[in-house]
Amino acid sequence: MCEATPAAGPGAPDDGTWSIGEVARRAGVTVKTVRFYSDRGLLPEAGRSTGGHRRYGPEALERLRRIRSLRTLDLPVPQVARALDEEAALDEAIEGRLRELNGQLAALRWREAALHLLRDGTVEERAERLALIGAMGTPPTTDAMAYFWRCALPVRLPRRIVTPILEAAVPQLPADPGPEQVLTFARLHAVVTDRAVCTEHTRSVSRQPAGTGTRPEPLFEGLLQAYALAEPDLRAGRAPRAGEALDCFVAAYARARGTQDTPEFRHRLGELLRWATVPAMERYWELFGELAPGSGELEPTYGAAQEWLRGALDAACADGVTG
Amino acid sequence: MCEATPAAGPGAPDDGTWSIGEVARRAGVTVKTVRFYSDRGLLPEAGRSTGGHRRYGPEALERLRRIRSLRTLDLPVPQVARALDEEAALDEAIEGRLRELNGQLAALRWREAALHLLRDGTVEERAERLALIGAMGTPPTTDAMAYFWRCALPVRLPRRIVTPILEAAVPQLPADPGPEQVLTFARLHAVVTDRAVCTEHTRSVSRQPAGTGTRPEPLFEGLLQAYALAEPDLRAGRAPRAGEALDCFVAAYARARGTQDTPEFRHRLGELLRWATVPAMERYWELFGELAPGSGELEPTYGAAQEWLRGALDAACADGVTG
DNA sequence: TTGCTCCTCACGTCACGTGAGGTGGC
DNA sequence: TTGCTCCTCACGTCACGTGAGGTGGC
Repeated sequence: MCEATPAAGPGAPDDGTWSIGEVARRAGVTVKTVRFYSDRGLLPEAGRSTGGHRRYGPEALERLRRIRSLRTLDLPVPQVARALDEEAALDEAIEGRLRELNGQLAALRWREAALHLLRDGTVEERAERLALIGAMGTPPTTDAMAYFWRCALPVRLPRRIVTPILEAAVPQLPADPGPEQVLTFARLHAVVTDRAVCTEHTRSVSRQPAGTGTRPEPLFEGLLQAYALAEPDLRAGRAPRAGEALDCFVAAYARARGTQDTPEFRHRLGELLRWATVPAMERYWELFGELAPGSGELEPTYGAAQEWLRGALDAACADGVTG
Repeated sequence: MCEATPAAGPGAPDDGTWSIGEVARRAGVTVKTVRFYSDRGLLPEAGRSTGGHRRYGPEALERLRRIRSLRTLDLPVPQVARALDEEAALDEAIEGRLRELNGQLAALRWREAALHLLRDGTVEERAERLALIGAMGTPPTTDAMAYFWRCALPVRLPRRIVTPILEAAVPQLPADPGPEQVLTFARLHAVVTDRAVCTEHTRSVSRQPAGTGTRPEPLFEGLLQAYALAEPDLRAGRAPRAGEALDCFVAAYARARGTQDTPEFRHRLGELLRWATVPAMERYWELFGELAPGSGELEPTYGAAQEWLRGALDAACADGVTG
């Protein structure tokens, strides 16, 4: 192989070394690049000629090729330097780069979808969408939604209860969103970062009929149970109606208030819940549903469950049924 | 909206303007960033205070938000500057960014697959794969393959013939390759950039039985026809056999040589083709097949067609069939 | 007076590329 | 001698961030 050992030819005065231009040519890089690696210590010179010209041996060519290979993978130069000599450093660098790439890919996909959204809108839509997207960022996170719910929930609620609530109430971040999903997510983000909505929502969730001074734990525990019990009815698309779910729902509020489930209490509770309704939250759950991976309506949300149970309570009160 | 108009509050001496810190806070950016946009002329100051402090009006906040929105899409600052005032510039910028993104996404996907390939190999495999990937680049192009074929084909062949050959002989670049596809493509790249292979291949294709001095056009035209005629047999998996395709194949060579299709000629042609075989090209077509989007073997390649026809010629000669 | 904000340079980031101005070797 | 390669600074890229050293306004 004329490639592997420097012999005759340009820049090779037969001492087994190459000039910088020669190695550069063989590796397919510029002289400047070789100089750069040499100065950084990645590529040792075999020596200098009398005129101060760098000379490189055949190992240097191999090493230069390895450097370039690692650089095609976009490892930063200092990491390349370490990976050249330590196998373990290469392992680490590869793992690290893979993790980085995941984030970068997600970011580019979000940006692409966002750009499509802008391109395919009218001039007015475009302005509005640009504002929504800008406020959200690309790629976004679900932090704003998590914050929104954490704020709304009472402070002293234990993890055991907070975690499932956040899991169910904070949407999944679409990994490869379409333009419509970007728009939906951006709108959700806007709802959740609206000061007024946040205040109202917090009032509605935390200060709800439970009243002040009560321990919030039993209430939310009971609500989660009631939502779970209502799920089959929701999935089946059945109209709100009395039953175990409603009983559990009312019992949770009653227990939190330190009282009993009576027709009188149900009536008052119905009133309170009507007052506690936050219009923006209807929008929240609607958008949340649109983001869901399936056909959207299949997975019942907490929002839907709460609405269904409120409806069931109203229906039960109207019928005079005490349960 | 306390957001929209500067009134009382920190940094607002009631003249309808905000301090740099105030706009920065409201837009969620650092003071340095605001200063940067101001210095670049993207964000006009409403004026300066006696002490030289910048003051900004409410339009500036809106503009700053627009700048940030456009920057989340990763438009470079000069493009943002233009897009702020001209709707057409925004259009252009969006289109341009989308085109760029496509390339970036492809690059990242190739890199990701390449990294997986490296991670999941043994230490020796890793070294070899790194060299292959590095030589190819991520993302690669099909340029090397196209060059390989262009070199091999006679110079004066018209486009009408070169184009279909390149289309069929140069593989498609996988847009979202898996690790195995990266490896296959890298190997193909290595075959095609090997000097020795390239020389042999060129000799085999161009200097083939046609001899020197003949016009290459009829030969290649005839070969393309023969390949097309052989396609049904190849698809059906039938063994090489005499027929219209073989006749066309032989006729192409005969015409190029200015002679006739005789048993004698067929015999000599068989010999010549045996000699003209390039082992590395078997590898080429094998790898090519692995890259194909379908199940790999469905779309017959030129390589397979040439082999099939050579087989048919041999079989015909052995049988003493003249066609 | 203290603390906070604001000012203007000027330099760093990352992996080289691009000159400038000069020299070595055929 | 010409033409090519090589040398060493030094600066540019991109969108800011980070000090340094000093000042304005409550």
